[in-house]
Amino acid sequence: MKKVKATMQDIANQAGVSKTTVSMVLNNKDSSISDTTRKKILEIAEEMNYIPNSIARSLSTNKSGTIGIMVPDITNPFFSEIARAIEDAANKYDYNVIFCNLDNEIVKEDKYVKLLVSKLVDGVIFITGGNSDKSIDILKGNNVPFVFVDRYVKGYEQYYGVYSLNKEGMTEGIDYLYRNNKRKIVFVSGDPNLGVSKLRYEGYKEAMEKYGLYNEELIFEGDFSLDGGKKVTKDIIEQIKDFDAIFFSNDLMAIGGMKVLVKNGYRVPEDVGIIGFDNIQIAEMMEPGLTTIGQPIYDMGKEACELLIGFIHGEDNNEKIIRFKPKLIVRDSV
Amino acid sequence: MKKVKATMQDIANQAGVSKTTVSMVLNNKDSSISDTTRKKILEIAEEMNYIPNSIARSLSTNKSGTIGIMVPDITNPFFSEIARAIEDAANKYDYNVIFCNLDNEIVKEDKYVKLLVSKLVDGVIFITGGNSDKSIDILKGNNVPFVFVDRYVKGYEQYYGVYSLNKEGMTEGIDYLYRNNKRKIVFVSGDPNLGVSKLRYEGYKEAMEKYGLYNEELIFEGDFSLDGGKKVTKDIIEQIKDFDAIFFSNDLMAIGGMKVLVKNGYRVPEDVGIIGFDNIQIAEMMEPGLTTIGQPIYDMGKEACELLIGFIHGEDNNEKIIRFKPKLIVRDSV
DNA sequence: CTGAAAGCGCTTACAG
DNA sequence: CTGAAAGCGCTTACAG
Repeated sequence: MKKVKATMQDIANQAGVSKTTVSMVLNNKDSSISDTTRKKILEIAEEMNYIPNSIARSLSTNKSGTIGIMVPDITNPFFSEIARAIEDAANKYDYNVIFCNLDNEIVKEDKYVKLLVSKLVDGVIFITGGNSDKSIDILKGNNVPFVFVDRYVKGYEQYYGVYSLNKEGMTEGIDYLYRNNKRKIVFVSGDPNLGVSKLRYEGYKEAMEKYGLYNEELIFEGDFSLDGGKKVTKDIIEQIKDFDAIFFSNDLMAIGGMKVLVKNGYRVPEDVGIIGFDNIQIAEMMEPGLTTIGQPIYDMGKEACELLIGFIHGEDNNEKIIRFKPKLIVRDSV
Repeated sequence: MKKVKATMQDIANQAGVSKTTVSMVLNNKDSSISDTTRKKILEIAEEMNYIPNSIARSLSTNKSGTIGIMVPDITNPFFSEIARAIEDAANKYDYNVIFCNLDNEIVKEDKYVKLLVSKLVDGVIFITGGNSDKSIDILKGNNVPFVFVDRYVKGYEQYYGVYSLNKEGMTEGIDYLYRNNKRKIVFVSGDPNLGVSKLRYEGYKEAMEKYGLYNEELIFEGDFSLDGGKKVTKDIIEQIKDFDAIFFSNDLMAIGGMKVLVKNGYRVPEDVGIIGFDNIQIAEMMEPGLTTIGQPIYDMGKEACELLIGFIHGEDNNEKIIRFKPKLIVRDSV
């Protein structure tokens, strides 16, 4: 009882024309087709609930109308917010998006990249910052365009990408902390293999040195997650007794850290001021509200997608690199 | 300077065999192929960095190896956690997933469904609970399998799906509140068009009646978001002065609500106890930690995906409906 | 204004 | 053990 999907041929038969003609009117390349023919075809297509087989279309055009996005973990609000923005923009141009969770595992990345080129994706967006050289070679070898978001990939700093001005963000944060009489400012770096981590660290260092406050013992390292934040904060309160603020490299860590702090009797912000980075939606909901260096997350995703699509369409006149200026969002945690 | 992608024909030429043979060995249907031939083909494929064109494959097999997931908004942690689980499971079986943000807009749903069938997705997972009749008709008309997660769709309660035992969860929550001497328990329902909302409401009502505590004036309505929670909570504190607990239909609303409460001088849990529903990751990080009715979110997504894939593979012996029992997670908000 | 034909890169039933 | 051929459903250059 399988209802077979209608094809252009079916429509053509019904209408008494060739499938060439059907194809032309259904794709609006019908400047030369007579109105009666066009109308008839459109009616029949409608009536048959015709849905084009875009796989067949892809095979002949070599375009799939889908893009891939590589994220460490869609569960991380920063990435889901970017993914959302990308999907919105993609949808606007009638693209679909396939998402891939990498968990920073190179084997997954490798597998996914191949899957994506095998599916003829028209482009891919990397929000990973890892060691993607091999993936990138594969993409290049198969002529699939890609752009980076948020996280630099070593050796590709000049490639298509959208980023934040990380250093500027850090100095804004440190300045603010300084103005609030914080002097012993611990810094929690993210994964040291990531370009962003290095940049944020450098921003911290320069700003602290400006005030003559830099001290290596104040530097810690965690991974960009709730658990990473918890773990590193436990280390901090064990190892140094004397600090009055912590600058976390992202909000998730800051949130995890705040929890550990209050559990251990610290008052935020009275005993210790907290700053995060990103301004994910939930930051505002914390108690106290998390002060943070806000990135325009949605816009970054959106721009990345539009950059990619422009690239796909061969618009070579665009800016290749877009940089956003992060902005201090003052709430109650310092 | 376009490097052309290698095809099976290229390999065949190089190896001096037919592409039939190449196809067979590359797909492990090579029981009958001689070892030397197989080895040669494999070597050449490797050397050419051959990546199969799965679009071409799809066109002849009528399978795409991708599934679609429909969510209201990937930015909502509940959905991103489910999406993550689905993607993990899909990946295990070598499927990709395309995600679609519906925002409860029927036009988006309509557009996406067509896009998905046009791309020959092998199945779709709905986490929407809306009025999807039209979409479902399209899917059925094109023989694409689908399963529901978390949210019932009217008229399809007996269809493939994975759900929570919502009523049981509610009574567990009410019992707990009662044991903690809460008597004036406000209930915040979600979108009334959703099956889950109705079920949670009914669970609340029955449990409250059991204690002789039910009172219509305690019922409010919001949408399942941070903002929904804030807005409804403002209404609550304006309209009723006398309440000692609020049971929110999901965590996001509860989190938004807690923020409003503390801003207005209420102490949680001393003045008002709060319970949420879902147990999203962030619930634990709140201050106070959010007590909630936990759903096994990850497992629900995973099971849904496996159900779908089993369905796709024609395994008809499986359970069609899976129900999980939610569990009270006690933290500090009541 | 319209159509025949080739082609996209696979899979698969069949023949030998 | 291997291959020729048809077919999947489109697009598109070309012819008329």
